[in-house]
Amino acid sequence: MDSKHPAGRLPEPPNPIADDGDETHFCGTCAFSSACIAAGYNKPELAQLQCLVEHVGPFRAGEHIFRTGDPFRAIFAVRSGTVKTRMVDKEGREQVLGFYLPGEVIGLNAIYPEHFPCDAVALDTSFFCRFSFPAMSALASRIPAVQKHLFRLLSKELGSASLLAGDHSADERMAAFLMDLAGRYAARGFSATRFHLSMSRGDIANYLRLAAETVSRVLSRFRSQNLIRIEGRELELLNPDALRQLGQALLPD
Amino acid sequence: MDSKHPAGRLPEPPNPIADDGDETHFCGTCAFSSACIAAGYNKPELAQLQCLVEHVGPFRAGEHIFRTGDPFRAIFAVRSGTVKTRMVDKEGREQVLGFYLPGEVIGLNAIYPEHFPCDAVALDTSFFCRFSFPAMSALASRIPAVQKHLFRLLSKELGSASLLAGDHSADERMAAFLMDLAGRYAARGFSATRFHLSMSRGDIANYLRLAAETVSRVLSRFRSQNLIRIEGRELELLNPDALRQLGQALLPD
DNA sequence: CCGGCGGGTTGATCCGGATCAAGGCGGGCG
DNA sequence: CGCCCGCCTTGATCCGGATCAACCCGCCGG
Repeated sequence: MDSKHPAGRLPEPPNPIADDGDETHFCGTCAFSSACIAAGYNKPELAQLQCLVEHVGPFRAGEHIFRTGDPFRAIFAVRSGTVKTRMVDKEGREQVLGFYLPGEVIGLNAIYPEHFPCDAVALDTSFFCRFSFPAMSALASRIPAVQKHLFRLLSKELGSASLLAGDHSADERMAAFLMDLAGRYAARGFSATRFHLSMSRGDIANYLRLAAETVSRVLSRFRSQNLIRIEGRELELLNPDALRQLGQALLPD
Repeated sequence: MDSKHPAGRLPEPPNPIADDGDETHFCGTCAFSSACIAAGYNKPELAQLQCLVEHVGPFRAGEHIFRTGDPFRAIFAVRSGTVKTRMVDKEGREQVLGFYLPGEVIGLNAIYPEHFPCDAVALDTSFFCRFSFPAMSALASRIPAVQKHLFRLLSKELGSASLLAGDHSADERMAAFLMDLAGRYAARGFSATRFHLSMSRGDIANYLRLAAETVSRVLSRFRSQNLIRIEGRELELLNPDALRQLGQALLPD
């Protein structure tokens, strides 16, 4: 299940995606890019970066990257695929905390408790960069740019957590959700108007605190209003401006 | 309004609380305690700590500690009093993001955007320790314990932000809110069963995504069930176990 | 002294979205 | 092939909490 992986990056064992020739482009769009560049690309600290980062994967849909209660040792940057984080209370009810796209980082909320407070589950076949946190901290102490980068990552996640605060209508929440995804895809160099929803309607509903039926209805209504085109999980935003307008109370700025 | 304050701490100008003889006890319970201790109490880096931290206040109820859009230069630890943070959207609707008690830290969500993304408003007469963030970062680079402490603070706040995610009944949310406050007061050395609610019913309602009337009704019901005693804003928890039970779906563990 | 006002409580009514129910579609497997 | 199962959609009904409304209380200013 949790596939172990040789640490070095030189031979790069059977790994169809992590190695598909777009390495530099990926690193250029990853949330860690400036940290990696500061740490490794110029100076001869490259060697340390290599023992710091480890490529792991693949994880297939439904597999856990980490589980609630696992001891915290590393954070993960998504290289490809999609992840949901979720908490499960003792009655077995699930609460989806967030979705993470390529270039984004999971595990930051485990620093304080020193154990992961939630599960991370792959929604797609996914690959990751695994950053040993002790090594990362040590590096941050010596390279201010890395430290600054970590602070910013943490702070950024704080900001997005307060996005879904507030009581808003189902339409507002759905519109904001779609525009948020669009913005995040755009930030990583993907299309902002056509993308695949890796998560089920049920996951979206849970994340937005709605019923799955409501998600379905709202999407149908958006379609009938020509705001979107949607077939299964393939989505096209036909009127991003109108959607942004709808979700403005939830969106940054 | 935003009272300027001489930076040194030697003469300590008219400032009835920051200087009331309980300095060491306060610092012992503050969220920064280990950072301050690591930074200053042993080594002769005390001098740097002094230029790092500045006592500010008083702010009276309704005054702003910072405002949305202010450039980010410092974070603040509450010395005494209570603060709410809130966002106001362009239609003028307020969203309360959190309440901060003595010993807790505000402003962390401003690191990434480099401008405060929300207002901080005093609910009581309040005093603060103001920590220059550039100085703090520099110190963190040299003292790993300080860096670790900052990472933990950020990560902790991430965890509490996901507390109010999830859709739960008004009763669950209110019970969890009261037990959360109780736990935080206890962590700072105050009574966990009797305390003052510095915020209005409207602020509580807004924070919990309820109507003020609902908050009032739920509190009345809790009183009639002998879960609490409440007169105005003075609160006593008569049956903390039952309240914890009620709010368990929202509470850590 | 009075009047206004913000905050709090309580009752009556309404509505958005949850829940219940039924059926469609597609993919994996015996 | 045919069945089952997970996911999705759509319709009907129900309910928790929002909203509207009335009133109380304490405080402040004139």
